[in-house]
Amino acid sequence: MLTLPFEEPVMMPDPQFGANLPRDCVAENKSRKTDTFFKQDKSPMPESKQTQDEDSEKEEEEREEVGDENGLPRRRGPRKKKLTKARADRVKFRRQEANSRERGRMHCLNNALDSLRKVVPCYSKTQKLSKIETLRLAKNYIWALSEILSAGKRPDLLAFVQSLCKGLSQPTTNLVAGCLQLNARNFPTDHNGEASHSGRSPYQNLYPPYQSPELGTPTGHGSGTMDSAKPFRPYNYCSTYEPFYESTSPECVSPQFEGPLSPPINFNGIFSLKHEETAEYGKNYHYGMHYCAVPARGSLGQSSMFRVSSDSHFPYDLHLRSQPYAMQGEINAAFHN
DNA sequence: TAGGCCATCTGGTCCT
DNA sequence: AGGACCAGATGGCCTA
Repeated sequence: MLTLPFEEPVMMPDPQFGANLPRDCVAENKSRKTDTFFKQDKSPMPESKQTQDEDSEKEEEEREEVGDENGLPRRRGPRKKKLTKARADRVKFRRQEANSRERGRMHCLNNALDSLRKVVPCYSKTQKLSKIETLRLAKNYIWALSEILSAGKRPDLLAFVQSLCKGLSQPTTNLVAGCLQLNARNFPTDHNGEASHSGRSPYQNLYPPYQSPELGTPTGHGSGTMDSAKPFRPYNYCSTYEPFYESTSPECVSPQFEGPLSPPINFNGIFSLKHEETAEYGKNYHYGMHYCAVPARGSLGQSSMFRVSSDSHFPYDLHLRSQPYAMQGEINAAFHN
């Protein structure tokens, strides 16, 4: 990643302002009451000089209130406060504080973005998605999951991956493909970049990098996809899809679970919107989609932390049963709007 | 070297 | 008045 952690003091041009701002800074920013200007340890000027300038400033303001020494009324209109030394220093100080707050605010934003990176289907500690691509992928992910919910059946993997990569740049598409361990070279596409299913199951194809309309049509199969793909955390595949993915890079390690960030989602036709508050949960859960063999529900129970209804053909977790499915339409509508 | 991405600074606007 | 939020400007770093 291009950026260093916020705690890195080297990145802070003026370490006296917010250099120690913690990453979990939302509450901190709220509670971090800035000291008054002249109570700062590192006040920009000696105290005696400060009081002197304060006094002169007050005198100046009083003069403006009452009038000048000749008894003339004070000028009308908005008072133009002279930029005395004290005022200039205060303006400068407040600007520095505003800068510090702005840094903290942006760091909070970046932290939230990092959290988002960890739950979208492409995560690597070594190479992060850019901000814009993270947001796009997250949007696609939500959209794709909503589609699955509304469809109420096991999704088409091809359509899912294509939905994920919708609008993403070619490099990011390649990264997602690398994350999925897809071999795009073997993926037949037609002239529109759509995968050809002729005579084959969609799951027997590998997925072409999606090309957004603005990005145009990809040039050739798998151009720079797997070859250039950086190691990413792989999804967890099970037997059904395993033949279609290449071996996993040893660097593709799922990140440590760092706390309840978002609803865990297991995209194998079985997923939960509810955290399993078990001790194993925090230890074992890895983010990402988990493509698994669908038929063997018993085996799913072994490899997956997610529960599955044994008496239901609805492929999703029981938690969803209480959810009003009508909401999905609203979600989708809102998404479209 | 150009372009992409990023962090930071800065001034403006809005709200409390 | 002061803080939050926003967008533009700027410069640094990295990669193709």
